[in-house]
Amino acid sequence: MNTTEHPILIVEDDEDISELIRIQLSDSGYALEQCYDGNDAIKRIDSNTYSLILLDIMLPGTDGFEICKHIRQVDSQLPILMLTAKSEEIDKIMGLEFGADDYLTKPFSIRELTARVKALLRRVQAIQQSDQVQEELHFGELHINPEMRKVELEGELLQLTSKEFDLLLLFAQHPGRAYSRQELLDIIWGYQYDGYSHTVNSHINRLRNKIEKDAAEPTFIKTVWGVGYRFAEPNEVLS
Amino acid sequence: MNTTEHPILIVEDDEDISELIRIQLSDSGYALEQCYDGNDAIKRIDSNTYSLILLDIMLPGTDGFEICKHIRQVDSQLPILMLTAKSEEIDKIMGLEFGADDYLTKPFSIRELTARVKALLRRVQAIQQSDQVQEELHFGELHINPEMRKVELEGELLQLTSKEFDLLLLFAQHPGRAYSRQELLDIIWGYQYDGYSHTVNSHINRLRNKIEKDAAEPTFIKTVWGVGYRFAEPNEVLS
DNA sequence: TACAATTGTGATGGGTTCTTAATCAAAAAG
DNA sequence: CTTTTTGATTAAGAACCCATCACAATTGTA
Repeated sequence: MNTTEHPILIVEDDEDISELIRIQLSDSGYALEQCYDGNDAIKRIDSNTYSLILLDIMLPGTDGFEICKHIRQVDSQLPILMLTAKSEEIDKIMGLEFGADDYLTKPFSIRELTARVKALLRRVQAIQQSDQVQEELHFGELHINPEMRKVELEGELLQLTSKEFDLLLLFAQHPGRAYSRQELLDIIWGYQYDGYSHTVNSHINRLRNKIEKDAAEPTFIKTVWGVGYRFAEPNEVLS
Repeated sequence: MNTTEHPILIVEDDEDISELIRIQLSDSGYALEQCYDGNDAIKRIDSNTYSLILLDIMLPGTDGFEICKHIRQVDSQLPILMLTAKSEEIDKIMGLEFGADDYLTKPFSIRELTARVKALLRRVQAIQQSDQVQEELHFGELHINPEMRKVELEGELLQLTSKEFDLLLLFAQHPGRAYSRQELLDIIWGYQYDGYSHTVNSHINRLRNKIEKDAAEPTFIKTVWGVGYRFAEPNEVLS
């Protein structure tokens, strides 16, 4: 059953692969549209509304990277799932300079594809529901502006690094919810990131030194022993 | 709590390779099981629970493709990582008719193997987690919030340690079901945990002291003599 | 390239939690 | 009723976890 009424657009010049994807995804109840070259893709994207774009990189006409950039100029929300044959291209995609949301390396399994599509749609839907507008967040004297990526504490502008900001924003958008270090790594660093979970400690530590009056008695970012961290709930902060 | 600490099954007839994999993956902290022919593999898969199958294609008895198909008839979630010597076989695997999740061509680097295993396990876990809704649980005056990992009794916030919380959550999610101490160790502590089942007593004891009015006459966590413990069923609690 | 800023890793100390063992109490078995 | 088995309780040491700092590696930028 499909909860998003707009179709998924498959941009893939190999008709066999395109067909394979179409069959599988339509089995899962998604509406689909196919196109086979980059220029056609751009035309369609400009004149129609899609719920997700499945985008091959190697394409006749405009290539996947260009299409990706084009989409982001018009629509910052539309989820893009890139398909790529070469692992070298992954860095480019994930460097995010093109603004893709996720990627799959060919050959990929159909199960994986459907899982990613499902996950992406769900994620975007969740974002659209909860943070429809990226409103400024207020917790007592702490103000967070997601759009400008700025944080003020008692009127003072804080200099947060990008990881620090990402962490703070995630926490602040889900007050009270406990996150494990691994979850934080998956969410902020990306699930393919391979590093030590205690790296999170360092970032939390640095973040606390910037936003907490007394880092030993944190007001905003609480430690959940044996689990990870959570942001204080509004009533804990407002005082 | 780690719910995916079931062992990885290595299905590989070359004992040297199998051993190499076993050593490397056990270094990374995974529980492992080995088997050396296809028929044995199917028997094991049917009667045990695994977190992942490492599957060679060329096997005595039933070959890897058949095993793959067999698994997919029984379990559509269980991740399968195929090992193959010939690049021609890749098309078959990724032609997707068999439902493998990923593959490695021999010879492969051990680093790559562990990376793929880790990635697959994480991905599947993420999908399984996002599938389940984490609703707040209510039992009379006892409220359990899985997401925030918070427990309230008559409006009072309780300070539970992480093991205590995991135990309570497991019980509360399956009211009435009796768990042996060993089951609890397997589920909460993980399949590979090697400790005394006695340890569970201590935790239940401390947990009861926190959530029960009278620990000698527990309302929520009942003792099942000669077996273990169970959570009270709703009608026992609501009073 | 070199420099600065940011991020990741390693090491340490202190505190919390967990595990174990010992003992006592209660239930089942003989 | 006595013995045996199983569960509850307590306390202490072990193991683990977190905060912190220093430094290394990486990244961004001039």
